[in-house]
Amino acid sequence: MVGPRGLTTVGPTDPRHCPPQLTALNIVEEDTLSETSVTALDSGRAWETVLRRIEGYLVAGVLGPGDHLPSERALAAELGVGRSSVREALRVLEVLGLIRTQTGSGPQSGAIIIARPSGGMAALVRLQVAAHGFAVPDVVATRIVLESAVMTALAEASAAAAGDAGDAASAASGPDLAAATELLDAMENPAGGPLTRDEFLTLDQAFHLALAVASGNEVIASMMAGLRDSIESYVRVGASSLPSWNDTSARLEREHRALVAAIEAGDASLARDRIRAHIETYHAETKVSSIHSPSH
Amino acid sequence: MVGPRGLTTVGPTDPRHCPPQLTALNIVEEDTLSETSVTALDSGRAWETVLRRIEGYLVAGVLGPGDHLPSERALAAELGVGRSSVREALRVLEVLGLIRTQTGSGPQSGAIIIARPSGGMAALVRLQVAAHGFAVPDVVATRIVLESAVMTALAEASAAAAGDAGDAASAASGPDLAAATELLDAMENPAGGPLTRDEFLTLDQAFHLALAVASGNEVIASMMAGLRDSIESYVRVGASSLPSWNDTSARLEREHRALVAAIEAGDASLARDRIRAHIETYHAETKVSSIHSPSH
DNA sequence: TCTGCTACTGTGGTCGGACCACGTGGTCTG
DNA sequence: CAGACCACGTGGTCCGACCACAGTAGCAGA
Repeated sequence: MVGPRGLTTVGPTDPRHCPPQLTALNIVEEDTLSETSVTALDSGRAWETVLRRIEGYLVAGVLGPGDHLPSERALAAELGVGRSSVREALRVLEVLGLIRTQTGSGPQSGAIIIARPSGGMAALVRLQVAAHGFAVPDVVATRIVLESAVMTALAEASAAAAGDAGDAASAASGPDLAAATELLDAMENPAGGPLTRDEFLTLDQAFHLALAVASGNEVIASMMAGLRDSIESYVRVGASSLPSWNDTSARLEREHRALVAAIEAGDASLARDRIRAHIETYHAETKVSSIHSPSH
Repeated sequence: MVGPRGLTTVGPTDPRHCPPQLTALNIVEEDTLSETSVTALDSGRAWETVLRRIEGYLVAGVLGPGDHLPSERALAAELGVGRSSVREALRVLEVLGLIRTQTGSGPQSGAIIIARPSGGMAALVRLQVAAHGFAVPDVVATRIVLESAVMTALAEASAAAAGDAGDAASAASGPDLAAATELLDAMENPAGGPLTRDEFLTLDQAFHLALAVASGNEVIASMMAGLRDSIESYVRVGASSLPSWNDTSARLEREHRALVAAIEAGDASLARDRIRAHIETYHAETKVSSIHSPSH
C-alpha cells in the first residue's frame, strides 16, 4: 500500500550521523556504511546510498545552495560505489531540480546545488499525467485550489494593509504586486510587436507564478507552476486549436486585470471566484482532456 | 552539444537504426514521438532521449499501467544509446513513482509501469526541504490548504447527499468514508496491543490519505501525502521528543473523530477549521522547524 | 507416469575502464 | 610582456563484464 520499492518508505535515514567533511572520507566503504546506526534498512541499491549521503550533507548543512558537489569520481570513491551508481543518483537530483550539471572546468563546472522545485514538479506531474496516474481534470482542479489559496492570501494581505493605513506607512502597502503588474503591461504593450501564442502563454505563466510568489509560499508557487506546465506542455502541441486567439488573449488580459483589482480591493471572495472562472474557461476552451482519447 | 559520442555513426536518433525487436512498441513512429515533447528534439543528453521516448509511449497509449517496459538492453539497442543512459532514465522514472523494477525473470520481473505519484512527490518535497528550496512552514501551510480543500469537498458532498435523501437511496450516501473510519477503529482498538508511535503515525497518515482519496482528487491526495511524508521523515528521527505520546495520540484520535463528524454533518466551514487546527497543533508540538538550525 | 532437482535463460544491479567534448588555467613561445 | 598552446579535470557516454535473482525447461530418479 505504501510505496513501490523506492526510497518512498523510509525517510532520509539518520541525518545526524553526517560526516564532518566531504573530503578525508576515503575510508573503506564498509566501515562508513555499516556503522551508521540504522542497520535494519538494507541500503539495497547503491544509488540510494549516494542519494542518502547527499541528502545527509544537505540536511547537515555541509552542502547548501550554490555549493559544488564532489565530482562524480570522488563521490564514487568516497562511497565505494561505481561511477554509474553515482550518476544515477545525480540524474535523479537533476530531474528533481536540486542540482545543475555542467561540463568543463572552472567555477561553473560540475554539479552545483540549485534548489529549483518548479522544474521537478512539472516533470513529475507531466509524467504522471502521461502514465494515467493523474487525470487532467484533477490536475486542473488542484491548480484551482492552489491558486484560490494564493488569491485569498493576497487579498487578505491587501485588506489588512488597507486597514492599517494610518498605522505604519512602511510595510503597510500590502503584497508586492509590482512584478505581476509589470508582466501585465508587457502583455498588453509588447515591445517587439504583437505577441505570438507561445510568448503570450509564457508571460501568462509568469504572471500566475508572480502572484504565487507574492503570496510568500514557495511550495504553493512551485506546485502551481508544475501543475500548469505539465498541462501546458500538452496544450501547446495542440497548437492552433482556438478559432480566434486574439479574442482569447484579450479576454485573458481583461481577466488578469480584474484579478489584480480584486486583490487590491481586498475582496478575497471575489478574487477566488475570478481565478476559478479564469482557469476553468481557459481549460474548457483548450479542452486538454482529449489527450488520452486514442487507444485507451 | 551535438554528439555525445563522436565515433558512432551519425547519431543515436537515427530512425533507420532501430532494429525490429520490441514488436508491439514499434507502432509509434519516430516523428510522432519526437514532436510530443516540450523541449527541442535534439537535447543532447542521451538519457533525455530515453525519457522522451518512454513518455511518448505513455502518451500514445502504447504503454499503460501494468505493462512491462522493454528490457534495458532492448531499449538501449532500440534507441541506439548505451545501457547506462537507459538506466539513468529508468532511475528517474522509478524515483518519480512511474515504474517499479525487479530482478529475476517471469511476469513480475523487469520494469513495470505503476502510476503511483505519492512516492515521487514525497521524495521531491523532502529533498527540496533538505536543500533549503522549501521552507518547512510553507510545506505545512500548503498541506493545510490542500487538506482544507479536501474537507470542503467531502463536507459539501455529504451535505448534497443529505439534501437528496428522499431521491435515490443508491448513491446518495455521500462520500465513502468507510476506509477512513476503519482506520480510525484500528487506531483506537489496535489488534496487537497498544500501538507504537510509528505504527500510530502510519495509520494517521493512512487516515488523512483515505479522506483525500474519498474526495476523488488523486492529485491532491498524492500531493498531500507527499507533503506529509516529507516532513514526517524528519519528525520521526527526532523520535522521542513529545513528553506524553499517549496524551497526544488520544487527542489526535479525538480530533479525527471530530473531523469525520463535521464532514458527515455537511459543515464545510467547521471541517476546515478543525483540519487546520489539527495540523497546526501537531506540527507545533513536534516543532520540526528546528531542522535547519545547526551550521547555517 | 509422476515427481523433484538441476541447469539454463533472461532480468535488473553494479562495476571498471575507456573515450569524448568542453573549459579553465598554467605554461611555453614569440 | 602578450598571445598561443597544452595538460588537466569535469561531466557525458558507451562498452564489456560479472553478479544475484527468479522463473522455466529439461533431465533424472522414484
